[in-house]
Amino acid sequence: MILQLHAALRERIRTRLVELYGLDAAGVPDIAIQYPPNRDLGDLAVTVAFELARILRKAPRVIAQELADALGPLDGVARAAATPAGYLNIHLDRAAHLRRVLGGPRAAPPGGDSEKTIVEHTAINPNKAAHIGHLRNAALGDTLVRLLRFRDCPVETQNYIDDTGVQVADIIVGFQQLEDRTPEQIRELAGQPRFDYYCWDLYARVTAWYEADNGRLAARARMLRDLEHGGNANAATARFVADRIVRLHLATMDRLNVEYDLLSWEGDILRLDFWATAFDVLKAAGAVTYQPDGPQAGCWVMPIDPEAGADAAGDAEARWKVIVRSDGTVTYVGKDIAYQLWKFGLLDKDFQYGPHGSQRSGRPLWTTRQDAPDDPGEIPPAPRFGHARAVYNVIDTRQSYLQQLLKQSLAAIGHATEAERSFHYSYEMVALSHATARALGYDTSAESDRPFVEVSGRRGQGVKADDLLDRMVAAARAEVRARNAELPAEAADRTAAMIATAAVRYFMVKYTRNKVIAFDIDEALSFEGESGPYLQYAAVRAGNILGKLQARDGTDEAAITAALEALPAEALAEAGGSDLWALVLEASRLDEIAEQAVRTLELSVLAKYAFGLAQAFNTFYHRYPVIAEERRDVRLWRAAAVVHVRRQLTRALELMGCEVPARM
RNA sequence: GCGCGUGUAGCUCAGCUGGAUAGAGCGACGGCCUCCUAAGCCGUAGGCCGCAGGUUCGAAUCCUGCCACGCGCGCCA
Repeated sequence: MILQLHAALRERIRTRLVELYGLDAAGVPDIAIQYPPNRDLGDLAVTVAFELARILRKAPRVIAQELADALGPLDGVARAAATPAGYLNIHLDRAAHLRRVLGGPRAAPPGGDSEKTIVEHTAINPNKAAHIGHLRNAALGDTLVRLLRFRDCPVETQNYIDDTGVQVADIIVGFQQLEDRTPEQIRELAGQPRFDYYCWDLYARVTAWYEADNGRLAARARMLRDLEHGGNANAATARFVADRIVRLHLATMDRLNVEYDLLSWEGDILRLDFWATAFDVLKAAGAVTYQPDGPQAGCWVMPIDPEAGADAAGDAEARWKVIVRSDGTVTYVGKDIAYQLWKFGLLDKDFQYGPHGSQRSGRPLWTTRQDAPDDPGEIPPAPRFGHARAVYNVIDTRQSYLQQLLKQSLAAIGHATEAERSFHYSYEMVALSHATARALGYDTSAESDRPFVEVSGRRGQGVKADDLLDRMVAAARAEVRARNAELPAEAADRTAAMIATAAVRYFMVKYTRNKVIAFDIDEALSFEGESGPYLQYAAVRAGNILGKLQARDGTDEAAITAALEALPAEALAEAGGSDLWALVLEASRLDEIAEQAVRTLELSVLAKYAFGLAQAFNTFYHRYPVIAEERRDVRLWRAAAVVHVRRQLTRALELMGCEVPARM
């Protein structure tokens, strides 16, 4: 909405600078557009006069004044004014702006990324229930997906399933060694509800079992070999168990409005020999070399670029990363290289595909397979997966070093462009506040000097995602019932679910990504202040005003929009002056904020923006009545502002995966 | 040791590529429901922006050094 105006203004100023001062186009500095501290000063502020002062040897004030005089008429701009300090302040045509945003079609977003982008997120080990750390990953990943789509970029969302790793191996070892279960018994257990909770505890028991006797790790090694090799009973059981848990994870994510396009199974990458192909490429490019002797004898290794930032000082050996172990198995980095090559369409191999259940929105979910489906006639043709122009991997910051290696290896085999378009979307972990850790019964004495308590999934510590959601839904339901006694139970439950989702998602997105979240259960359960429900509440109130307006005399949004054309602009000043205008202008900035969020990968700016908009609306709501306003033109201008704010706030919430209930 | 990140109000955090009087939430204190939902609004108190230099017309923001804390540096993922 506002970006078009920014672009037109920049272009005009650039033109005038060339005309006024004889600058060549390349010599014009970037024209930064800011927002003055209050609307009476102006609506947009240009600081280019400061930049040019030195080059032109003129006072900023003089340059700003000359620009203001020469600017000329521009659609949407009422006037330009230079300040003594040297700012060039732009005042917009308020009435025209409101008429345009209400009546016009949605402005085409700038973006320009018309080619496919892949976003990989969630990627929870399928051996136990999801916890709050996974919620941060999914909330960030899904919001990124929605932001990219908002900018009209086609996005493919992938969820990587590590079904052949250590964690799944440990669970199967646990079933066999600790519980003496047959494959049939395991399958039966896996069909039970909350099977992921059962595995959560079992995993902790297995960890303790290993710790009691290191020799037991041999069982893990044997299991891991079975899983990687495939084609045996253990591998079949593991895939079954993993599939059950993945379905439970998907159900958890569904509660948060998170959906995917494709599940990518590591087992399929292995069995389809993606790695073998990638290995040939790496060898041919000389990116990996064989170590005949030394501590890494028998391994294929890759040199670590010092810029990857993790070479151990002094140790020459440690500057080489093992890709293929001396026993011939491939490390995680190797598998990831093969997968990343496939994402870009650079691997001369592909998966088989099949449908994997339905998702709430109707968006089809596909899964990779090793074999073609038995009866392909029943199945719609799979889309063309992979072949992306850019790839975002949403993984916490502890894997920065590995992601750097991944990028480096792409460059090393001659894919510099793809290396540039491989983005590690890193974020910090979720720990627990001391109060919450104590409430859960964890011993925090060892970490008493730290601001937070880090928990261990291996030891069965942490807050399960579904437990958190259950508590939030219960708390929200109590509130909804207290406020809306006449609401049927089913509607109250739906509303409570929407509120819980918004509370969780907003909580996970509001922090900047490189901040450790010290998760506090009481804080998360609070629906007041800077929270998802606060935003929903503002949108609900806006909806109520419009609903009542329509119920009273049939004035709906279309009628409001139509009426604006004939309304005198003077009445707009009486309707709320700069207060109303500040709200309207702020609401128009969503496209600019979305752009900034994607450019910087800092999604918290979206959360902060939406909160600020809700705050501004609530203030307006208390100060300026709409329904009760007797003057028709004033009432309609205010109603128009409400329509605009409600639309934009609803869109902002949608981008964060949050819905707006009818009542709350 | 090396690399990355963080240090802003009592607590939890914003502060975008340097720009107009350093903000928000929670907590504290004081107000506002015959008025579009009080999950709300208004007001008060509270800040050597870790420390020291430097660059600049201008620094919480950029550079250097130091201090504190976190994470990473596996033939784990």
